[in-house]
Amino acid sequence: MSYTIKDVAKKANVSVATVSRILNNLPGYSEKTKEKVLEVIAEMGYQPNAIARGLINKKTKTLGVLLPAVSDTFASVVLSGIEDMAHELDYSVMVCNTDKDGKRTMKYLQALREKQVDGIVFVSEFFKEEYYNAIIAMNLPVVLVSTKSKYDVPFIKVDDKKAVFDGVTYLLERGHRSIGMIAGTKGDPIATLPRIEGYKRALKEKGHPVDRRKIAFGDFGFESGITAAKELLDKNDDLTAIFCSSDEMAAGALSYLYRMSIRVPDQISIIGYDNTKVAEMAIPPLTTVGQPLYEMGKNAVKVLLDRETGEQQSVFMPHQIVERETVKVIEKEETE
Amino acid sequence: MSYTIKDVAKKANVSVATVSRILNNLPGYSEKTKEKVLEVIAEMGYQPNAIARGLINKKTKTLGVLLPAVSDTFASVVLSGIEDMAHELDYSVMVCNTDKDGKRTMKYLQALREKQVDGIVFVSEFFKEEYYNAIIAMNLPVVLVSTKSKYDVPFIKVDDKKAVFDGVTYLLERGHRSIGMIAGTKGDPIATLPRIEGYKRALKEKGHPVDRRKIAFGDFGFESGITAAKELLDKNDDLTAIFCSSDEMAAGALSYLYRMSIRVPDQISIIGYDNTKVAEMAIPPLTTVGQPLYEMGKNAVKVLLDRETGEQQSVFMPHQIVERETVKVIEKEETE
DNA sequence: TTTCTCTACGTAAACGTTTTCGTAAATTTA
DNA sequence: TAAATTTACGAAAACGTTTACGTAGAGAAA
Repeated sequence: MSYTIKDVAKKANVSVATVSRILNNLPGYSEKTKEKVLEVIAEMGYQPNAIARGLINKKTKTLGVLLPAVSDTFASVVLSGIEDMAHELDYSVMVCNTDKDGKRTMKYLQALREKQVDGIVFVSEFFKEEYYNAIIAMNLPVVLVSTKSKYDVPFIKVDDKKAVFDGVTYLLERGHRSIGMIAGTKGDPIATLPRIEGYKRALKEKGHPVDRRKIAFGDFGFESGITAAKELLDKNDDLTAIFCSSDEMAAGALSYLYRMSIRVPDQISIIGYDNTKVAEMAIPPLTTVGQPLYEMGKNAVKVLLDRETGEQQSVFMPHQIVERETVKVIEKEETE
Repeated sequence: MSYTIKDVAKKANVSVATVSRILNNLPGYSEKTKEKVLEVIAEMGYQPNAIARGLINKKTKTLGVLLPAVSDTFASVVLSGIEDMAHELDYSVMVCNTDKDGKRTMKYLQALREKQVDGIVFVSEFFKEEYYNAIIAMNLPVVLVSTKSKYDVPFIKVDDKKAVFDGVTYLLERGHRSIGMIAGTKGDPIATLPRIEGYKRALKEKGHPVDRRKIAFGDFGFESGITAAKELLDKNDDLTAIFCSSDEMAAGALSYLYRMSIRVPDQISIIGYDNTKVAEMAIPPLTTVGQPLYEMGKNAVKVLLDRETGEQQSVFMPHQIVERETVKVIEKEETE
């Protein structure tokens, strides 16, 4: 098998304690023995066993990440940020595909606990009470990304309400008056309601009426964007723009419009949300209100790990409208 | 802190050995004590410490996955398959974003070794000698997904040569005669050369000449699809179809054609490779030769874990042309 | 020189399990 | 009933580290 610290100690004629001290560079040995030991280690190719270390240190240097689906564009870039920062800080990450399934999530939570992870980041899903209880029961730091909860759990997200407010204001400023919205899952208090709120607020602020027939609901996925776009177009014949709550749904809308031979942005403008790769690859390239997904992932592990010491707080990340080619300027309004 | 097996033992008036036996259901206790112990466990909410278990069992029930980028559509669905199967078999997975960086990959390999993972799956990247050496040095099972190597390491992949052969044959059978190809990274012996081989073979088989000006190289990414498409169109004015070595590059080509106001598939047909979500979301929906990415991931962990016992072999996965709307039938050829 | 303080280690316990070995009691067999 | 076997446990070692504690010797301070 592999060599252990004992083998190293023996070969270097020192005790395991000394080897351990050298490995962790604690004081307590001469320069000479250090060199000797290091030499032996290199020679044998010894590598410490992190499991044994974890047992005694009660730290595994690994994080658990729970997300609805790793193959989801949105989640996967968050994951990417998480992974990068974790790597930077010498942590490993275990991924868990919850499939939005409560049972499955609980199983993962249990597995993560048994494997003694040092922290958990929970991405983009609704954070159920059940999860919260499980996590505080295991007394682990958690941080939420792109979601939040009524419990006092730090989160990293953009201010959705403000973000869609800005998005539809952007449309209004360009002369759009009849603006539809494809929202997310109906009734979702985290991912849908605030966005609708932002949409309404923007309209009201400029003195435009809110018409509920101009709001359709999807599930953030491509297919739902298609059907929601259809629904919107069927119910309204004066729409000049549609705000979509995810880039994927925007892509769905684009797809539907293409099928209907409705030109974008000439006949209808589309604006997405997220700024994932799908926005970039869309035809035409999708104007969208971007979230700093990667940064959010990085940030999440930063606050997660800082929490081990002083409690760090939730952070609202900045959003930004990235202009591409799906919104038409009907009439440019003065903006200060 | 958390309860340990000792706490359980004490409270149940048995020894830790008995508790352990019950937990692992080994024989050696009466039904009565079993009930009692289980009751105590439930009551205390005891959960075994997998780290301690790992130390003694020399099994951690976790796998390492190395991939170029988790945010890559391709890799992320493979990962999704890996994760699902791992979960099914009660394994956890640690993800490692190699960024295609050799140094970084080696660091991950070391971390995985220290953390005593039970196996490694290596996705889609070129498997360097250095990696191979490190992995056999740590004497761990590996399996490659969507890549292979000159060493005797099991792999899961489709037969690229055959797959693109079928793809361009598909084009030929529909009357296309001047077919361009956007290949992957120039010179890549795994991901590019066999595909070019397949392309050439298909042309030759039907008696068509191979013209090197009809081959452009990219890097599998969207942007490179744009530039490669431009290159192809600039160099050839008779192209009726382009075979792309990845869906993303196909999306890039689509994007370029859109910009040039060249209609797809009316003026030029496009066929992609992979059948990721981007094919589905493309405008128009992309015809592509699909790889069973998710299944490949699942399969990978199956053979990885089977290897622990009898050596299981590499497997070639089936590919399949999924027809959508980017190839035009110029003239239907008889096909038996 | 004596005492004190470091330095440079080594010994052994501890972390939370699993598992080997041993054994008393229960059960079966003779 | 006696012997043999089986059942139902418990004690303790082991996994590979870290770390508290102890100590011999070197050097400093007195």
